[in-house]
Amino acid sequence: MSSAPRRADARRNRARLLETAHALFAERGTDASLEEVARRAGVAIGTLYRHFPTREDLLAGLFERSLQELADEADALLAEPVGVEDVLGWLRLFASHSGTYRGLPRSVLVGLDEEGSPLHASCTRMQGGAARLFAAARAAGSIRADVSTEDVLAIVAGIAWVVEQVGGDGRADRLLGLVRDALAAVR
Amino acid sequence: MSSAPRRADARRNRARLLETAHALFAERGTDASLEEVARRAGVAIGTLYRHFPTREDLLAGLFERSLQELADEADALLAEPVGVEDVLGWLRLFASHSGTYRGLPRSVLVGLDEEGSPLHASCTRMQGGAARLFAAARAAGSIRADVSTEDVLAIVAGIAWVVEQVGGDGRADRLLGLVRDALAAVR
DNA sequence: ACCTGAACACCGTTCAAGT
DNA sequence: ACCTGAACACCGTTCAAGT
Repeated sequence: MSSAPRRADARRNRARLLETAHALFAERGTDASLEEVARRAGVAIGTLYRHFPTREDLLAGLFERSLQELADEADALLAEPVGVEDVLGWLRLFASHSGTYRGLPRSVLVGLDEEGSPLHASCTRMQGGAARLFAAARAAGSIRADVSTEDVLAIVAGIAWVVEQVGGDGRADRLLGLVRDALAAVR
Repeated sequence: MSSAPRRADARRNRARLLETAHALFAERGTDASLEEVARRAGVAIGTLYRHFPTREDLLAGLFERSLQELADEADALLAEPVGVEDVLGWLRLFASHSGTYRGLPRSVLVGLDEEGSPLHASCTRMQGGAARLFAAARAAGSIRADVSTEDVLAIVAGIAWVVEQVGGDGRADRLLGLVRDALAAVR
């Protein structure tokens, strides 16, 4: 899915843009100035737009690998019988990845939900991993059968957003703990 | 807390700015252009800044009443023995108010957490109501004793944000249902 | 005491001209 | 095939000048 330009200078520029964007987004969040990204990468603004027509495309380029890792990790957990704590561990990972940059939880949530998003393909692959993990956990009787993967990912993206906004020691763990208790609850 | 200017023209301008901002925020979210607010209100941009030094001050002016209503509603529920569904009903109300404008959940969350926020005083009053309601529910054995009001408000603000981002029929109710199950769960 | 609006600094996005 | 950078439209914020 990630477009690899043919010309060597184009490949170099693309790589430099990704590196620079990563550094700047990590520093100031995903709404950092694209002009500054281009400036720091040493290319003209038009070059940035040629490689990444929208900010979301740039984000997709940056976050693709991370989403693949999440899918792989979910599949790795399938080996053993899947307990609630395995699910919680994976959700913690998901929240943590989603919090890589300030502003990213929003893009992940939208990427999961909207076909038009440049992140959609990668998010869908990641959701596939989650769905397999959840199915195994349900089969093992570890979590409720009446809660969708989609809703769980949505609420955990919400938690990632909360933590991004107000942080606070241990808050992520406490809020994720509520999700675990809801998943484990018998109704 | 809401400053009432002495001069009649100033009072009129303040009121017009609030009306106009409400309409525009409802239409485009809380990051709508302040220049357009001033333009539509028929005042110069400097007048807007005199009345509301920051966007957050404007939001505080708009949302004060709503937060007071939430506090009152929580106290009204204290009359009867407080069950889980009462708590859930109030949380639904909180989520709904927080979703008045796109972008508002963020300001509410930050207003709850940060003393510096112009929304902090109103949010704190509202949190007071929530705290009394929760205490009554705990005393009645309706909800767990080991979950803080603060954390519940935070996760529900997260849900309001999720719904603001991706909506979806019944999603708000399903996610709030997870919070209810977590609150009702025995550990 | 309050209002006006020009001025400054910055940004997103497009596109004609170049190599 | 790709890069450059000027051009356009828009915005947030401040502040000297007015009434």
